[in-house]
Amino acid sequence: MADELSRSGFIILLSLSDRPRHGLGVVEDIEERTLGAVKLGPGTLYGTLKRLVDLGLVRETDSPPDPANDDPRRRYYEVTPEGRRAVAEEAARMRQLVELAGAKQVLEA
Amino acid sequence: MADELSRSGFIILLSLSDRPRHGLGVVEDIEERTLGAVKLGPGTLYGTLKRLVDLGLVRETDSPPDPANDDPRRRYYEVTPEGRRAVAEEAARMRQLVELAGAKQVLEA
DNA sequence: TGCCTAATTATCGACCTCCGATATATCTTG
DNA sequence: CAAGATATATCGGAGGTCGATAATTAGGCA
Repeated sequence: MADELSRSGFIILLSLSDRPRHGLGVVEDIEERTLGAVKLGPGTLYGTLKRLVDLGLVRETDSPPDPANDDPRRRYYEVTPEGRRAVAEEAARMRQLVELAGAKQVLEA
Repeated sequence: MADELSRSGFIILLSLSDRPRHGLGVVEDIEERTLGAVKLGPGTLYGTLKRLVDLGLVRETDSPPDPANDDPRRRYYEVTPEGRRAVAEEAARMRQLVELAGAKQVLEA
């Protein structure tokens, strides 16, 4: 995952791109916004999150964004500048594949 | 890769979606049409191709589509109906992620 | 023809990724 | 306080990735 993001890495980075979230918050966000089409299990979630931190694409943030309705067990993460670059590149690559799928009439409807 | 396609599986299936191609033809097709942003090495190519055949998503076809300008060493592959279904599902899932990236303003430009 | 180069398919092995099962701790609610 | 929900975390087997390498054969050219 040096210059290409793994699928789960991309998904997590994507979820964190609009605001910091905690682990399970990422899973909920993705499941809601893809209507259940994309899911993440806990093993994938925490393992990938750790890898993203090690790679410098994500960092833990100490400021819980929602003081009311919080849970001290939660650990919040945010995207670093490097992470922004990586997710933008991957999204662009992915968009090309989706466009190619359109050109090859792969997408029904 | 039971119900989700691996990245390389998706790419190969996508490339074969408009017409049968041989191994290296797939690599060329993808590299040209994504402007070099997506690449496949030989290990990934033949390993994944074999897996796709085992899964019934791709089959070898005996009819070389281009009788002139052919090379008898080439082995041509085509997508099966199951393969079409799988690639359409994956493309739809991917499109949702790209749209989500758009909504989160991840795509520059 | 014989030789060289390029094209093509194929395999191997080390490393990376995925992800359900499971564990542990803590919060919330009755 | 007890029960159930929420949250983080780890482990290990299964599977995927991919460059290096090999083997084969086509095609061009002297």
